[in-house]
Amino acid sequence: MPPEAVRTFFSRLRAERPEPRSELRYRTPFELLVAVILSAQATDASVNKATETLFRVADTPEKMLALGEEGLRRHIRHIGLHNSKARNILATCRILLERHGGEVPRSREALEALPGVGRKTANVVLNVAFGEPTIAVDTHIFRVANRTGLAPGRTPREVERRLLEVVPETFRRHAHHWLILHGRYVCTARRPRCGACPVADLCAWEGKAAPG
DNA sequence: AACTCGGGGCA
DNA sequence: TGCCCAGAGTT
Repeated sequence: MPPEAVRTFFSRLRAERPEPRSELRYRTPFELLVAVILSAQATDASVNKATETLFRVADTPEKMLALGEEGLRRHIRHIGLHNSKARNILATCRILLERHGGEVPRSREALEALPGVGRKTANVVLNVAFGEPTIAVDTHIFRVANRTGLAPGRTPREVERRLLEVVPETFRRHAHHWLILHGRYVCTARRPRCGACPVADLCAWEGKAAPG
């Protein structure tokens, strides 16, 4: 997609959803980190419900460890993959205390070394908590980037690399948020709402004229 | 690259 | 009822 079209693309996405990022609800990097670990393959509504009560009880690594695996599972039982997530969160808390003074580390390498934290989660924390212009490629962004022709790639890493090349600096910080919301509400996996899409005229998807 | 974890949402 | 979801770890 030509640079001028890319600029128009993000201008329209920003106008479509100007509200602040949902991650800003979290008060500390630690709360954000735990919430993003929980959000893997889960809906944000189920994560919001769990963290609302969980963080009233345990908003630090120390309190989370004091809660214990059983106590933690009680809060996140309604979230998918909760067994491994409970285990990973507590293991991460131990590492935060042992190696990072109880704080969330600011480097990608240290973040990705935490149990339950992969590239996507690390990118979200780096962007939202520490203000770095990363783009976290999840399934939504992977689909939108490929379908529209904005930044096509065979793997998430390739899509991320091409997004970092193509997204103008002024849109970089919030690009992943707009792309995710667009993928969730408009450019959906099953039946994309191309009739309501603000960037349909810039989109390369051949099926965009399909009925429905 | 393929497989597993997993309850909830949605058609 | 069947399929997908704001992924990560293991093999």
